[in-house]
Amino acid sequence: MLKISKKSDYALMALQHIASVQFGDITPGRVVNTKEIAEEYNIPLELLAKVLQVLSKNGFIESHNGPKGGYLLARSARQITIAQILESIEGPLALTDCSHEKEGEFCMQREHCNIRTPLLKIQDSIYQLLNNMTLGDMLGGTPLITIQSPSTQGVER
Amino acid sequence: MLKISKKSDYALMALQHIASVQFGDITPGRVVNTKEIAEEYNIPLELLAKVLQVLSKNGFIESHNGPKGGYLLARSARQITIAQILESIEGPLALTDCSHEKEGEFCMQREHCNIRTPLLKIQDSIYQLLNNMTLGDMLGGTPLITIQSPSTQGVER
DNA sequence: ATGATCTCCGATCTAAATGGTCGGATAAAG
DNA sequence: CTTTATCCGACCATTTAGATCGGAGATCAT
Repeated sequence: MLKISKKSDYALMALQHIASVQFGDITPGRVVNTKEIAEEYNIPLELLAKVLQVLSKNGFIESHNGPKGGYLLARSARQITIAQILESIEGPLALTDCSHEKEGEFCMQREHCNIRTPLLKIQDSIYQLLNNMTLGDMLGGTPLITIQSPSTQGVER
Repeated sequence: MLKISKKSDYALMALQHIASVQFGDITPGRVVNTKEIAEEYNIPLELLAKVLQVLSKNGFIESHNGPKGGYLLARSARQITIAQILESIEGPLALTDCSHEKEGEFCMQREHCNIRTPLLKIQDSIYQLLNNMTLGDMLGGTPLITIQSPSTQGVER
């Protein structure tokens, strides 16, 4: 349950890879192309390409066309949160259909629904979790995930 | 993204309803049957029936056959966590396929996978979240969800 | 300029999961 | 022994995820 899609998996791997190449010691600033990532992680090329297009359209990476082309991180790895990445691929976080109900949609259970409020709270907490971890945190054997709270600093790993 | 299934929705509603009837002021200890719940919340009867069967098989509720039959909470609402309910309907919490990899399964990305560890951490945190909220918490306008962590006590939202 | 190598974009296919349905077996109350 | 309920398993339809294909438009090296 609560599985994220393969596309999201691929997006995370690709971004992590691009970031690590770009800010790594070996070839800093190097452009990374789709094929390289696909081969490294055994991801179907075309599917990965589509994922990267979305990421580029959403401003996470910038694309450079032509030979020697490829992708480059568009902003700092510390400014990209897991929540942002996942939402850009899979749409807004929503445990239940009614959490972002648009006009015209209708929830048959709504009138007597007894679980909406608590579920929204949980959803909120999950969002915080995902939005407090950045791509930067995923690089290296770095610090890592914490629960956001004024009173909790650096609960590591 | 991260949506829970309708079945889970129904399970939560049903359990909340059963619990609130059973421990409510009006008719404490009353048995609740499937049709009552289905009508109250506009849930397809047969589908709800199947969900309740699973919940009963998993020890959340006990079934009483025959006319005047129905369901009854099998243990205290405070001892039933949201995580338990969801897992009993949708299977174990797993952000990614590789989190509970069995023998014979194989992850093509595994050898160079760079996101497994951080994702497992997130998954863990989500699990804590879901496992710290009980059915009892969902009744009434009660206290509510906290983040479990040795160093974090009562971060309320 | 021309071909090679890329990104870009849209249409399409397949398989699996999900939501929902049906029919009948079994058990208990009246 | 009929009614009312749970139980159980098979089944179908729709949606979504995952993957594929074909080609158009940049860009760079030669």
